[in-house]
Amino acid sequence: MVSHQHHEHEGASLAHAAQSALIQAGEQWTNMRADIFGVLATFDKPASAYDIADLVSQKRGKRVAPNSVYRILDLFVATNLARRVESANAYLANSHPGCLHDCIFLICDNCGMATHIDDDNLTNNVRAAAENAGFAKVRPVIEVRGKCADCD
Amino acid sequence: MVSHQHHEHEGASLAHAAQSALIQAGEQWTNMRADIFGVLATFDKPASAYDIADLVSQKRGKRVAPNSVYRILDLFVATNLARRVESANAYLANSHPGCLHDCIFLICDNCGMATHIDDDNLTNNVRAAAENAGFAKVRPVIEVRGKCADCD
DNA sequence: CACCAAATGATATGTTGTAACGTCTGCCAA
DNA sequence: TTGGCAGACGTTACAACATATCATTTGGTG
Repeated sequence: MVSHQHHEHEGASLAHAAQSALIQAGEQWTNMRADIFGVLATFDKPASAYDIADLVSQKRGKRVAPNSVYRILDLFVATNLARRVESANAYLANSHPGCLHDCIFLICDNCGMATHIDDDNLTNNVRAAAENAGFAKVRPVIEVRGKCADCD
Repeated sequence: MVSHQHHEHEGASLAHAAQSALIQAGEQWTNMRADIFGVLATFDKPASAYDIADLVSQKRGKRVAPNSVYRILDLFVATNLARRVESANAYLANSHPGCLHDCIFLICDNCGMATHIDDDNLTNNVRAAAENAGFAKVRPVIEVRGKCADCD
C-alpha cells in the first residue's frame, strides 16, 4: 500500500486549517462561513444542511435559511473543506483540508456515526477501472454502510 | 482479477429472470410489480421513483402514487432485482438478478447514462478495508461520477 | 461619491421520501 | 358458510432535501 502522511486536525486547529485552505483558493473567510464550518465540524456524523441551518440560526440569534447554508456547503465541497456523503444526503467536515485525495467513508446504519479511511491504492484502482471503461474526469464515490464496532 | 461469469439479461429475458428470482425469494410476482419492473428496465439511466410512477400511471390509465412505487422498489432492492444509485437518488434494474455481488456504477454527469462494472477483486478490497476498521455487515456503495466516452 | 462585484437574505417552489390508515382479495379454519 | 387474518395496494398528508430568483448589504476601487 502506498503510504500517505498527513495531519488530522480537530477543533480550533481544524478551523484554522480550513480558513487557510479557503483563502488559498482565493475565497473569503467570512463570519457566516466560519460559523457554518464551526457547526459542521462539531458533528461526528454527517450533518444535513437543515441541521446546520438550525444550529447556525441559534448561534446567531437570527434565522439563517437553508439555501444560504447550501451555497456555502457547495463552496466547501468545491474547495475540499467538506465532503458530501451521498448515501446520507449530508455533509462532513474534511479533517485534512488542503490535502487532496479520495476518501472512503464508513457510516454506521445504527448510530449514524461516520469515519473515513484513506487508501490511495484502493481509490486509484477504482479510478483506473472507471477510466478503463471510457470515463473521464472521474470522481469516485466510495461509501460503506454497515455496523460500527460500538453498535455491532 | 477474479474472473466472474454470468448472463446479462435484457428485455423479456430480464423480466423472466426477475420473476424467477422474486418467487425464489418467497415473494409474489404481481401485475403491479411486473409493470414497475418493466418500466424500470426500459431505462438506461437511473430512474427516480417519481419517473416510474408517472410511466406506470400512463401504462395503466390510472394514477399510481409514488408511495406504492417506493414500496415495490424497496422490495426489489432487498431481493436484488434492482439497485439504488445513491448519488442520483434513483434506481436501476439489475441486469443479472439472482447473481449476488457488489456492483460499481459509472454515471455520466453530462447525459446521466449509467453502466456498471463487476470487479469482485476491487469490491472485496473495499469490504476488507471496512471490516478492518471494525465495521460489520458491510454494504459497499461504490459509484463513479464522470464523463462517459460519448460525452467526453 | 459613484460604481461594481461578492456575499447574504427572503421567498417560493420543486423533488425525494415516509407515515398512517383504509380497502380489497384470497386463503384457511371453525 | 362465515369470520378472521395476512399481504398487496390505494389515499392522503406530510417531512426532508434541494434549487431558482430576485432583493439587499457590504466592502473595495476609480
